[in-house]
Amino acid sequence: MSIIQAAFGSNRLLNLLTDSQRKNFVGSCELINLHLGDVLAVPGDTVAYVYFPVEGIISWEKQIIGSPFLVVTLIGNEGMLCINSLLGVDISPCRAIVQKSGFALRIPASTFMHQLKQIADFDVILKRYAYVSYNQVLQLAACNLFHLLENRLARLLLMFQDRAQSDELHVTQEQLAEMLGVRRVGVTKAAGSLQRQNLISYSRGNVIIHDLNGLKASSCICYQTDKKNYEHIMHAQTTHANNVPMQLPS
Amino acid sequence: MSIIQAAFGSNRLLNLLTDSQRKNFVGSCELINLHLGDVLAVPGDTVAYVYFPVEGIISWEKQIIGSPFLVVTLIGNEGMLCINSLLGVDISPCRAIVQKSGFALRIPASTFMHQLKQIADFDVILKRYAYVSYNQVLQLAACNLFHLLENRLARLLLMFQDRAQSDELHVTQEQLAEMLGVRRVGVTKAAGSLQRQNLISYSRGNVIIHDLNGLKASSCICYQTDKKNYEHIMHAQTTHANNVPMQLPS
DNA sequence: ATAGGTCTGTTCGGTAACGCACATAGCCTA
DNA sequence: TAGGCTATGTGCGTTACCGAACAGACCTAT
Repeated sequence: MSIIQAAFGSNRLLNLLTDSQRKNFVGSCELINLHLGDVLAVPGDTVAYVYFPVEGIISWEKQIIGSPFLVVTLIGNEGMLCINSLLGVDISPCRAIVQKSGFALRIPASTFMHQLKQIADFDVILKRYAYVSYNQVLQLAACNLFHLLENRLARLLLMFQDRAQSDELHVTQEQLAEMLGVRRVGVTKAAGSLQRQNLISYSRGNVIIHDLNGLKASSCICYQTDKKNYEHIMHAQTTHANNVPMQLPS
Repeated sequence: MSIIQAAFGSNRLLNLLTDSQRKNFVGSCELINLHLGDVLAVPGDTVAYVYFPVEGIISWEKQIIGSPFLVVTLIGNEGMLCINSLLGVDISPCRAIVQKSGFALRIPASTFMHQLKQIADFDVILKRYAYVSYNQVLQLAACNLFHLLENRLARLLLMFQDRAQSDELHVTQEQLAEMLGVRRVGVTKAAGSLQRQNLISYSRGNVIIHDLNGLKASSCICYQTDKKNYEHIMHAQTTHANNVPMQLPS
Protein backbone atom coordinates (compact mmCIF):
# COMPACT_ATOMS: atom_id res chain seq x y z
CA MET A 1 0.00 0.00 0.00
CA SER A 2 1.46 3.35 -1.04
CA ILE A 3 1.89 6.32 1.21
CA ILE A 4 -0.70 8.24 -0.77
CA GLN A 5 -3.22 5.50 -0.34
CA ALA A 6 -2.45 5.39 3.34
CA ALA A 7 -3.44 9.01 3.70
CA PHE A 8 -6.57 8.46 1.70
CA GLY A 9 -9.59 9.61 3.62
CA SER A 10 -7.76 11.33 6.41
CA ASN A 11 -8.73 14.91 5.69
CA ARG A 12 -12.27 15.79 6.61
CA LEU A 13 -12.84 18.09 3.65
CA LEU A 14 -11.75 15.46 1.18
CA ASN A 15 -13.95 12.96 2.99
CA LEU A 16 -16.92 14.89 1.73
CA LEU A 17 -16.09 13.73 -1.79
CA THR A 18 -17.20 10.38 -3.14
CA ASP A 19 -14.63 7.60 -3.06
CA SER A 20 -13.91 7.86 -6.74
CA GLN A 21 -13.69 11.65 -6.67
CA ARG A 22 -11.30 11.50 -3.76
CA LYS A 23 -9.22 8.83 -5.39
CA ASN A 24 -8.98 11.01 -8.46
CA PHE A 25 -8.04 14.11 -6.50
CA VAL A 26 -5.53 12.44 -4.22
CA GLY A 27 -3.87 11.08 -7.35
CA SER A 28 -2.80 14.65 -8.12
CA CYS A 29 -1.42 15.15 -4.63
CA GLU A 30 1.73 14.15 -2.91
CA LEU A 31 1.92 13.32 0.76
CA ILE A 32 4.53 15.47 2.44
CA ASN A 33 5.92 15.78 5.93
CA LEU A 34 5.09 18.86 7.94
CA HIS A 35 8.03 19.80 10.12
CA LEU A 36 7.66 22.03 13.13
CA GLY A 37 8.38 25.59 12.07
CA ASP A 38 7.98 25.05 8.32
CA VAL A 39 6.66 28.16 6.61
CA LEU A 40 4.01 27.10 4.11
CA ALA A 41 2.78 30.53 3.11
CA VAL A 42 4.04 34.09 3.31
CA PRO A 43 1.65 37.07 3.24
CA GLY A 44 1.71 38.88 -0.10
CA ASP A 45 3.50 36.04 -1.84
CA THR A 46 2.13 33.84 -4.56
CA VAL A 47 1.25 30.44 -3.23
CA ALA A 48 2.64 27.47 -5.05
CA TYR A 49 0.75 24.71 -3.29
CA VAL A 50 -2.54 24.03 -1.61
CA TYR A 51 -2.40 21.78 1.46
CA PHE A 52 -4.86 19.39 3.00
CA PRO A 53 -3.45 18.45 6.42
CA VAL A 54 -3.75 14.84 7.45
CA GLU A 55 -2.06 15.12 10.79
CA GLY A 56 -0.37 18.02 12.53
CA ILE A 57 -1.32 21.63 13.03
CA ILE A 58 -0.71 24.73 10.94
CA SER A 59 -1.25 28.26 12.21
CA TRP A 60 -2.78 30.85 9.91
CA GLU A 61 -1.47 34.26 10.91
CA LYS A 62 -2.32 37.79 9.89
CA GLN A 63 0.07 40.66 10.25
CA ILE A 64 -0.95 44.26 10.05
CA ILE A 65 1.65 46.94 9.50
CA GLY A 66 3.35 47.95 12.71
CA SER A 67 2.04 45.05 14.78
CA PRO A 68 3.11 41.48 15.38
CA PHE A 69 1.52 38.47 13.70
CA LEU A 70 -1.74 37.30 15.18
CA VAL A 71 -3.02 33.75 14.89
CA VAL A 72 -6.34 33.78 13.10
CA THR A 73 -7.00 30.08 13.28
CA LEU A 74 -5.32 26.74 13.60
CA ILE A 75 -5.71 24.35 10.73
CA GLY A 76 -5.66 20.59 11.11
CA ASN A 77 -7.26 17.75 9.21
CA GLU A 78 -10.61 19.53 9.34
CA GLY A 79 -9.42 22.22 6.95
CA MET A 80 -7.10 23.33 4.20
CA LEU A 81 -4.55 25.90 3.11
CA CYS A 82 -4.94 28.32 1.38
CA ILE A 83 -8.48 29.50 0.85
CA ASN A 84 -7.23 32.29 -1.36
CA SER A 85 -6.64 29.77 -4.15
CA LEU A 86 -10.17 28.67 -3.65
CA LEU A 87 -11.27 32.24 -4.35
CA GLY A 88 -9.17 32.45 -7.45
CA VAL A 89 -6.50 34.68 -5.93
CA ASP A 90 -2.96 33.39 -5.81
CA ILE A 91 -1.73 35.82 -3.17
CA SER A 92 -1.73 34.60 0.40
CA PRO A 93 -3.22 37.03 2.93
CA CYS A 94 -1.57 35.22 5.81
CA ARG A 95 1.50 33.45 7.01
CA ALA A 96 1.17 29.72 7.56
CA ILE A 97 3.50 27.95 9.97
CA VAL A 98 3.61 24.36 11.10
CA GLN A 99 2.92 24.29 14.85
CA LYS A 100 2.84 20.53 15.22
CA SER A 101 4.59 18.08 12.93
CA GLY A 102 2.59 15.73 10.78
CA PHE A 103 1.59 15.09 7.21
CA ALA A 104 -0.37 16.83 4.52
CA LEU A 105 -1.57 16.17 1.02
CA ARG A 106 -0.07 18.83 -1.19
CA ILE A 107 -1.18 19.81 -4.67
CA PRO A 108 0.19 22.52 -6.98
CA ALA A 109 -2.12 25.54 -6.91
CA SER A 110 -2.71 25.43 -10.65
CA THR A 111 -3.60 21.75 -10.60
CA PHE A 112 -5.89 22.46 -7.70
CA MET A 113 -7.72 25.19 -9.62
CA HIS A 114 -8.16 22.75 -12.49
CA GLN A 115 -9.44 19.94 -10.30
CA LEU A 116 -11.83 22.32 -8.62
CA LYS A 117 -13.64 22.70 -11.93
CA GLN A 118 -13.42 19.07 -12.91
CA ILE A 119 -14.70 17.35 -9.80
CA ALA A 120 -18.43 17.78 -9.42
CA ASP A 121 -19.51 19.54 -6.23
CA PHE A 122 -15.92 19.99 -5.08
CA ASP A 123 -16.19 23.75 -5.41
CA VAL A 124 -19.51 23.64 -3.57
CA ILE A 125 -17.89 21.88 -0.64
CA LEU A 126 -14.89 24.14 -0.53
CA LYS A 127 -16.88 27.34 -0.92
CA ARG A 128 -18.77 26.27 2.14
CA TYR A 129 -15.47 25.87 3.87
CA ALA A 130 -14.58 29.39 2.79
CA TYR A 131 -17.83 30.57 4.32
CA VAL A 132 -17.01 28.81 7.58
CA SER A 133 -13.54 30.36 7.57
CA TYR A 134 -14.98 33.80 6.90
CA ASN A 135 -17.34 33.33 9.80
CA GLN A 136 -14.48 32.27 12.03
CA VAL A 137 -12.62 35.48 11.33
CA LEU A 138 -15.76 37.49 12.06
CA GLN A 139 -15.96 35.71 15.37
CA LEU A 140 -12.32 36.45 16.09
CA ALA A 141 -12.71 40.13 15.31
CA ALA A 142 -15.44 40.45 17.93
CA CYS A 143 -13.69 38.08 20.32
CA ASN A 144 -10.54 40.18 20.30
CA LEU A 145 -12.58 43.19 21.24
CA PHE A 146 -14.91 41.78 23.87
CA HIS A 147 -13.35 38.77 25.52
CA LEU A 148 -10.81 38.52 28.28
CA LEU A 149 -7.40 37.05 27.80
CA GLU A 150 -7.98 34.11 30.12
CA ASN A 151 -11.02 33.06 28.09
CA ARG A 152 -9.23 33.58 24.82
CA LEU A 153 -6.32 31.49 26.04
CA ALA A 154 -8.65 28.67 27.03
CA ARG A 155 -10.16 28.83 23.57
CA LEU A 156 -6.78 28.60 21.88
CA LEU A 157 -5.77 25.61 23.99
CA LEU A 158 -9.02 23.88 23.05
CA MET A 159 -8.36 24.53 19.39
CA PHE A 160 -4.97 22.94 19.80
CA GLN A 161 -6.42 19.99 21.62
CA ASP A 162 -8.97 19.36 18.90
CA ARG A 163 -6.44 19.30 16.16
CA ALA A 164 -3.71 17.52 18.05
CA GLN A 165 -6.22 14.94 19.23
CA SER A 166 -4.19 14.84 22.40
CA ASP A 167 -4.39 16.37 25.84
CA GLU A 168 -0.67 17.03 25.81
CA LEU A 169 0.34 20.12 23.90
CA HIS A 170 3.86 21.24 23.19
CA VAL A 171 3.80 24.98 23.30
CA THR A 172 5.40 27.59 25.54
CA GLN A 173 3.73 30.58 27.13
CA GLU A 174 5.88 32.77 24.95
CA GLN A 175 4.45 31.13 21.83
CA LEU A 176 0.90 31.31 23.11
CA ALA A 177 1.41 35.01 23.83
CA GLU A 178 2.60 35.65 20.29
CA MET A 179 -0.34 33.79 18.85
CA LEU A 180 -2.80 35.76 20.92
CA GLY A 181 -1.08 39.07 20.26
CA VAL A 182 -0.35 39.77 23.92
CA ARG A 183 2.63 39.87 26.28
CA ARG A 184 4.09 36.73 27.72
CA VAL A 185 3.34 37.91 31.27
CA GLY A 186 -0.31 38.13 30.34
CA VAL A 187 -0.31 34.47 29.40
CA THR A 188 1.59 33.57 32.57
CA LYS A 189 -1.15 35.18 34.59
CA ALA A 190 -4.01 33.63 32.63
CA ALA A 191 -2.41 30.19 32.48
CA GLY A 192 -1.68 30.37 36.19
CA SER A 193 -5.34 31.00 36.81
CA LEU A 194 -6.38 28.04 34.68
CA GLN A 195 -3.88 25.88 36.49
CA ARG A 196 -5.12 26.96 39.91
CA GLN A 197 -8.58 25.86 38.79
CA ASN A 198 -7.08 22.43 38.01
CA LEU A 199 -8.07 22.71 34.36
CA ILE A 200 -4.55 22.45 33.00
CA SER A 201 -1.03 22.04 34.18
CA TYR A 202 2.13 23.04 32.43
CA SER A 203 5.84 23.13 32.69
CA ARG A 204 8.53 24.26 30.34
CA GLY A 205 6.63 24.08 27.10
CA ASN A 206 4.34 21.19 27.93
CA VAL A 207 0.71 21.88 28.59
CA ILE A 208 -1.56 19.12 29.83
CA ILE A 209 -5.29 19.49 29.75
CA HIS A 210 -6.83 17.78 32.78
CA ASP A 211 -10.41 18.94 32.65
CA LEU A 212 -11.68 19.37 29.12
CA ASN A 213 -15.18 20.35 30.11
CA GLY A 214 -13.92 22.75 32.71
CA LEU A 215 -11.67 24.33 30.12
CA LYS A 216 -14.61 24.65 27.75
CA ALA A 217 -16.51 26.42 30.50
CA SER A 218 -13.59 28.79 30.97
CA SER A 219 -13.29 29.47 27.27
CA CYS A 220 -15.28 32.18 25.56
CA ILE A 221 -18.24 30.80 23.60
CA CYS A 222 -16.31 31.47 20.41
CA TYR A 223 -14.87 27.98 20.60
CA GLN A 224 -18.25 26.30 20.64
CA THR A 225 -19.70 28.73 18.11
CA ASP A 226 -16.98 28.09 15.57
CA LYS A 227 -17.23 24.36 16.00
CA LYS A 228 -21.00 24.26 15.68
CA ASN A 229 -20.80 26.45 12.64
CA TYR A 230 -18.33 24.12 10.96
CA GLU A 231 -20.49 21.07 11.58
CA HIS A 232 -23.67 22.85 10.63
CA ILE A 233 -22.44 24.24 7.35
CA MET A 234 -20.11 21.49 6.21
CA HIS A 235 -22.55 18.69 6.89
CA ALA A 236 -25.62 20.34 5.51
CA GLN A 237 -26.92 18.02 2.81
CA THR A 238 -25.56 17.22 -0.65
CA THR A 239 -22.39 15.80 0.81
CA HIS A 240 -21.15 12.27 0.46
CA ALA A 241 -19.82 11.86 3.95
CA ASN A 242 -18.03 8.69 4.79
CA ASN A 243 -15.23 7.93 7.12
CA VAL A 244 -12.36 5.91 5.91
CA PRO A 245 -10.18 4.82 8.79
CA MET A 246 -6.95 6.73 8.87
CA GLN A 247 -3.64 4.98 8.43
CA LEU A 248 -0.36 6.77 8.34
CA PRO A 249 3.11 5.97 7.14
CA SER A 250 5.50 5.28 9.97
CA MET B 1 -35.16 55.92 -19.83
CA SER B 2 -36.19 53.44 -17.14
CA ILE B 3 -35.07 53.53 -13.58
CA ILE B 4 -33.13 50.35 -14.09
CA GLN B 5 -31.26 51.79 -17.00
CA ALA B 6 -30.52 54.87 -14.95
CA ALA B 7 -28.75 52.77 -12.35
CA PHE B 8 -26.83 50.91 -15.01
CA GLY B 9 -23.15 51.13 -14.35
CA SER B 10 -23.35 52.63 -10.92
CA ASN B 11 -22.04 49.73 -8.89
CA ARG B 12 -18.31 49.21 -9.14
CA LEU B 13 -18.49 45.43 -9.05
CA LEU B 14 -20.97 45.30 -11.90
CA ASN B 15 -18.80 47.74 -13.79
CA LEU B 16 -16.23 45.02 -14.07
CA LEU B 17 -18.56 43.14 -16.39
CA THR B 18 -18.78 43.86 -20.09
CA ASP B 19 -21.62 46.11 -21.21
CA SER B 20 -23.66 43.24 -22.55
CA GLN B 21 -23.07 41.09 -19.50
CA ARG B 22 -24.09 43.91 -17.25
CA LYS B 23 -27.16 44.63 -19.30
CA ASN B 24 -28.12 41.02 -19.02
CA PHE B 25 -27.56 40.90 -15.29
CA VAL B 26 -29.28 44.16 -14.46
CA GLY B 27 -32.24 42.88 -16.41
CA SER B 28 -32.80 40.38 -13.62
CA CYS B 29 -32.57 43.06 -10.96
CA GLU B 30 -34.93 45.64 -9.64
CA LEU B 31 -33.85 49.01 -8.39
CA ILE B 32 -35.10 49.57 -4.87
CA ASN B 33 -34.91 52.37 -2.35
CA LEU B 34 -32.74 51.91 0.70
CA HIS B 35 -34.35 53.64 3.67
CA LEU B 36 -32.39 54.57 6.74
CA GLY B 37 -32.74 51.77 9.26
CA ASP B 38 -33.93 49.10 6.82
CA VAL B 39 -32.79 45.64 7.88
CA LEU B 40 -31.60 43.81 4.78
CA ALA B 41 -30.21 40.72 6.45
CA VAL B 42 -30.53 39.02 9.81
CA PRO B 43 -27.81 36.70 11.13
CA GLY B 44 -28.81 33.06 10.93
CA ASP B 45 -31.67 33.74 8.57
CA THR B 46 -31.97 32.63 4.99
CA VAL B 47 -31.20 35.41 2.59
CA ALA B 48 -33.87 36.20 0.00
CA TYR B 49 -32.05 38.83 -2.01
CA VAL B 50 -28.60 39.88 -3.01
CA TYR B 51 -27.96 43.63 -3.17
CA PHE B 52 -25.64 45.76 -5.23
CA PRO B 53 -25.75 49.25 -3.72
CA VAL B 54 -25.83 52.17 -6.13
CA GLU B 55 -25.99 54.93 -3.59
CA GLY B 56 -26.23 54.88 0.19
CA ILE B 57 -24.45 52.91 2.86
CA ILE B 58 -25.18 49.57 4.47
CA SER B 59 -23.49 48.33 7.62
CA TRP B 60 -22.49 44.68 7.89
CA GLU B 61 -22.57 43.70 11.54
CA LYS B 62 -21.50 40.61 13.44
CA GLN B 63 -22.92 39.67 16.79
CA ILE B 64 -21.35 37.15 19.07
CA ILE B 65 -23.36 35.65 21.90
CA GLY B 66 -23.43 37.89 24.94
CA SER B 67 -22.03 40.96 23.21
CA PRO B 68 -23.47 43.79 21.15
CA PHE B 69 -23.32 43.94 17.36
CA LEU B 70 -20.05 45.13 15.90
CA VAL B 71 -19.73 46.78 12.51
CA VAL B 72 -17.45 44.69 10.36
CA THR B 73 -17.53 46.91 7.31
CA LEU B 74 -19.59 49.50 5.53
CA ILE B 75 -20.86 48.61 2.10
CA GLY B 76 -21.51 51.17 -0.61
CA ASN B 77 -21.40 51.07 -4.37
CA GLU B 78 -17.97 49.43 -4.24
CA GLY B 79 -19.43 46.21 -2.87
CA MET B 80 -22.35 43.88 -2.47
CA LEU B 81 -24.55 42.02 -0.01
CA CYS B 82 -24.36 39.15 0.85
CA ILE B 83 -21.18 37.31 0.13
CA ASN B 84 -22.61 34.19 1.69
CA SER B 85 -24.74 33.65 -1.43
CA LEU B 86 -21.58 33.97 -3.41
CA LEU B 87 -20.15 31.08 -1.42
CA GLY B 88 -23.22 28.97 -1.96
CA VAL B 89 -24.57 29.36 1.56
CA ASP B 90 -27.97 30.94 2.00
CA ILE B 91 -27.54 31.78 5.68
CA SER B 92 -26.40 35.28 6.50
CA PRO B 93 -23.56 35.49 9.04
CA CYS B 94 -24.29 39.14 9.73
CA ARG B 95 -26.93 41.75 10.14
CA ALA B 96 -27.19 44.34 7.40
CA ILE B 97 -28.69 47.75 8.13
CA VAL B 98 -29.07 50.80 5.95
CA GLN B 99 -27.01 53.60 7.48
CA LYS B 100 -27.56 56.12 4.73
CA SER B 101 -30.52 56.17 2.37
CA GLY B 102 -30.03 55.50 -1.28
CA PHE B 103 -30.66 52.90 -3.97
CA ALA B 104 -29.61 49.39 -4.71
CA LEU B 105 -30.02 46.81 -7.42
CA ARG B 106 -31.70 43.80 -5.87
CA ILE B 107 -31.85 40.29 -7.26
CA PRO B 108 -33.44 37.17 -5.77
CA ALA B 109 -30.73 34.96 -4.30
CA SER B 110 -31.70 31.99 -6.47
CA THR B 111 -31.62 34.05 -9.65
CA PHE B 112 -28.28 35.41 -8.55
CA MET B 113 -26.85 31.92 -8.11
CA HIS B 114 -28.06 31.05 -11.58
CA GLN B 115 -26.63 34.17 -13.19
CA LEU B 116 -23.35 33.57 -11.44
CA LYS B 117 -22.94 30.41 -13.49
CA GLN B 118 -24.25 31.86 -16.71
CA ILE B 119 -22.25 35.04 -17.01
CA ALA B 120 -18.66 34.33 -17.95
CA ASP B 121 -16.08 35.52 -15.42
CA PHE B 122 -18.75 36.88 -13.11
CA ASP B 123 -17.88 34.34 -10.46
CA VAL B 124 -14.21 35.15 -10.93
CA ILE B 125 -14.86 38.80 -10.20
CA LEU B 126 -17.05 38.15 -7.22
CA LYS B 127 -14.79 35.53 -5.72
CA ARG B 128 -12.10 38.16 -5.77
CA TYR B 129 -14.46 40.42 -3.94
CA ALA B 130 -14.97 37.65 -1.39
CA TYR B 131 -11.21 37.48 -0.99
CA VAL B 132 -11.03 41.23 -0.42
CA SER B 133 -13.83 40.98 2.14
CA TYR B 134 -12.11 38.13 3.90
CA ASN B 135 -8.96 40.18 4.06
CA GLN B 136 -10.87 43.13 5.48
CA VAL B 137 -12.15 41.04 8.33
CA LEU B 138 -8.65 39.76 9.01
CA GLN B 139 -7.53 43.35 9.20
CA LEU B 140 -10.36 44.21 11.55
CA ALA B 141 -9.57 41.32 13.86
CA ALA B 142 -6.04 42.61 14.36
CA CYS B 143 -7.15 46.25 14.38
CA ASN B 144 -9.57 45.60 17.24
CA LEU B 145 -6.74 44.12 19.23
CA PHE B 146 -3.92 46.53 18.54
CA HIS B 147 -5.29 49.94 17.65
CA LEU B 148 -6.55 52.75 19.82
CA LEU B 149 -10.09 53.94 19.75
CA GLU B 150 -9.25 57.38 18.40
CA ASN B 151 -7.55 55.82 15.40
CA ARG B 152 -10.31 53.33 14.88
CA LEU B 153 -12.88 56.11 15.00
CA ALA B 154 -10.99 58.10 12.39
CA ARG B 155 -10.94 55.00 10.23
CA LEU B 156 -14.68 54.51 10.53
CA LEU B 157 -15.36 58.13 9.64
CA LEU B 158 -13.17 57.79 6.57
CA MET B 159 -15.04 54.68 5.51
CA PHE B 160 -18.26 56.65 5.81
CA GLN B 161 -16.85 59.54 3.86
CA ASP B 162 -15.73 57.28 1.03
CA ARG B 163 -19.10 55.68 0.60
CA ALA B 164 -21.17 58.79 1.22
CA GLN B 165 -18.99 60.74 -1.18
CA SER B 166 -19.61 63.68 1.10
CA ASP B 167 -17.76 65.38 3.94
CA GLU B 168 -20.98 65.71 5.90
CA LEU B 169 -22.01 62.59 7.74
CA HIS B 170 -25.22 62.07 9.64
CA VAL B 171 -24.36 59.91 12.56
CA THR B 172 -24.38 60.40 16.32
CA GLN B 173 -21.66 59.53 18.77
CA GLU B 174 -24.00 56.97 20.25
CA GLN B 175 -24.27 55.23 16.86
CA LEU B 176 -20.54 55.40 16.26
CA ALA B 177 -19.96 53.85 19.67
CA GLU B 178 -22.29 50.96 18.88
CA MET B 179 -20.58 50.37 15.56
CA LEU B 180 -17.16 50.30 17.17
CA GLY B 181 -18.28 48.14 20.06
CA VAL B 182 -17.34 50.70 22.71
CA ARG B 183 -19.08 53.09 25.13
CA ARG B 184 -20.51 56.36 23.99
CA VAL B 185 -18.19 58.25 26.35
CA GLY B 186 -15.25 56.67 24.63
CA VAL B 187 -16.36 58.13 21.34
CA THR B 188 -17.02 61.52 22.96
CA LYS B 189 -13.45 61.57 24.14
CA ALA B 190 -11.96 60.40 20.84
CA ALA B 191 -14.16 62.67 18.73
CA GLY B 192 -13.33 65.59 21.00
CA SER B 193 -9.68 64.96 20.38
CA LEU B 194 -10.17 64.87 16.61
CA GLN B 195 -12.15 68.08 16.81
CA ARG B 196 -9.47 69.83 18.86
CA GLN B 197 -7.04 68.92 16.10
CA ASN B 198 -9.38 70.66 13.64
CA LEU B 199 -9.85 67.48 11.65
CA ILE B 200 -13.59 67.28 12.15
CA SER B 201 -16.40 69.14 13.81
CA TYR B 202 -19.72 67.82 14.95
CA SER B 203 -22.94 68.72 16.59
CA ARG B 204 -26.04 66.76 17.31
CA GLY B 205 -25.61 63.96 14.84
CA ASN B 206 -23.81 65.88 12.13
CA VAL B 207 -20.16 65.25 11.58
CA ILE B 208 -18.21 67.40 9.16
CA ILE B 209 -14.80 66.37 7.95
CA HIS B 210 -12.58 69.42 7.52
CA ASP B 211 -9.19 67.92 6.95
CA LEU B 212 -9.33 64.66 5.04
CA ASN B 213 -5.61 64.13 4.92
CA GLY B 214 -5.25 64.97 8.57
CA LEU B 215 -7.95 62.46 9.38
CA LYS B 216 -6.17 59.85 7.31
CA ALA B 217 -3.03 60.54 9.30
CA SER B 218 -4.99 60.09 12.52
CA SER B 219 -6.54 56.85 11.32
CA CYS B 220 -4.87 53.52 11.79
CA ILE B 221 -3.27 52.21 8.60
CA CYS B 222 -6.10 49.74 8.29
CA TYR B 223 -8.04 52.25 6.24
CA GLN B 224 -5.32 52.59 3.64
CA THR B 225 -4.52 48.90 3.70
CA ASP B 226 -8.09 47.86 3.00
CA LYS B 227 -8.45 50.36 0.22
CA LYS B 228 -5.21 49.42 -1.48
CA ASN B 229 -6.13 45.78 -1.22
CA TYR B 230 -9.48 46.37 -2.89
CA GLU B 231 -7.92 48.24 -5.80
CA HIS B 232 -5.07 45.80 -6.13
CA ILE B 233 -7.19 42.67 -6.20
CA MET B 234 -10.27 43.92 -8.00
CA HIS B 235 -8.37 45.61 -10.79
CA ALA B 236 -5.82 42.92 -11.38
CA GLN B 237 -6.14 41.88 -15.01
CA THR B 238 -8.88 39.93 -16.78
CA THR B 239 -11.47 42.53 -15.93
CA HIS B 240 -13.42 44.63 -18.35
CA ALA B 241 -13.32 47.88 -16.45
CA ASN B 242 -15.27 50.77 -17.82
CA ASN B 243 -17.06 53.57 -16.15
CA VAL B 244 -20.52 54.46 -17.19
CA PRO B 245 -21.57 57.79 -15.74
CA MET B 246 -24.06 57.38 -12.96
CA GLN B 247 -27.54 58.79 -13.23
CA LEU B 248 -30.13 58.31 -10.59
CA PRO B 249 -33.89 58.55 -10.40
CA SER B 250 -35.09 61.63 -8.65
C1' DA C 1 29.73 20.68 39.22
C1' DT C 2 29.28 24.74 36.78
C1' DA C 3 27.71 27.69 33.26
C1' DG C 4 24.46 29.27 30.07
C1' DG C 5 20.12 28.97 27.96
C1' DT C 6 15.20 28.61 28.26
C1' DC C 7 10.95 28.80 30.57
C1' DT C 8 8.09 30.67 34.15
C1' DG C 9 6.85 33.91 38.08
C1' DT C 10 6.59 38.56 40.07
C1' DT C 11 6.77 43.44 40.63
C1' DC C 12 6.42 48.36 39.33
C1' DG C 13 4.28 52.21 37.24
C1' DG C 14 1.38 53.63 33.46
C1' DT C 15 -2.73 53.87 30.38
C1' DA C 16 -6.83 52.92 27.72
C1' DA C 17 -10.49 51.21 28.30
C1' DC C 18 -14.64 50.07 31.49
C1' DG C 19 -19.40 51.05 34.43
C1' DC C 20 -22.10 54.36 36.51
C1' DA C 21 -23.86 58.70 37.38
C1' DC C 22 -24.83 63.25 36.57
C1' DA C 23 -24.40 67.84 34.08
C1' DT C 24 -24.90 70.80 30.18
C1' DA C 25 -26.49 72.16 25.79
C1' DG C 26 -29.15 72.28 21.51
C1' DC C 27 -33.49 71.52 19.26
C1' DC C 28 -38.57 70.80 18.89
C1' DT C 29 -43.07 71.21 20.24
C1' DA C 30 -46.88 72.70 23.10
C1' DT D 1 -41.54 80.49 26.98
C1' DA D 2 -41.61 76.46 29.16
C1' DG D 3 -40.98 71.69 29.07
C1' DG D 4 -39.08 67.62 27.18
C1' DC D 5 -36.20 65.01 24.34
C1' DT D 6 -31.82 64.05 22.36
C1' DA D 7 -26.94 64.73 21.94
C1' DT D 8 -22.80 65.72 24.10
C1' DG D 9 -19.53 66.58 28.13
C1' DT D 10 -17.45 65.32 32.71
C1' DG D 11 -16.10 63.10 36.86
C1' DC D 12 -14.87 59.02 39.75
C1' DG D 13 -13.37 54.66 40.84
C1' DT D 14 -12.16 50.13 38.69
C1' DT D 15 -10.05 46.82 35.60
C1' DA D 16 -7.33 44.63 32.05
C1' DC D 17 -4.11 45.31 29.79
C1' DC D 18 0.74 47.48 28.60
C1' DG D 19 6.28 48.08 28.92
C1' DA D 20 10.25 47.20 31.38
C1' DA D 21 12.94 44.87 34.55
C1' DC D 22 14.35 41.25 37.42
C1' DA D 23 14.19 36.65 40.04
C1' DG D 24 13.94 31.89 40.25
C1' DA D 25 13.60 27.24 38.31
C1' DC D 26 14.78 23.86 35.29
C1' DC D 27 17.51 21.64 31.51
C1' DT D 28 21.56 20.59 28.96
C1' DA D 29 26.30 20.71 27.78
C1' DT D 30 30.96 21.16 28.64
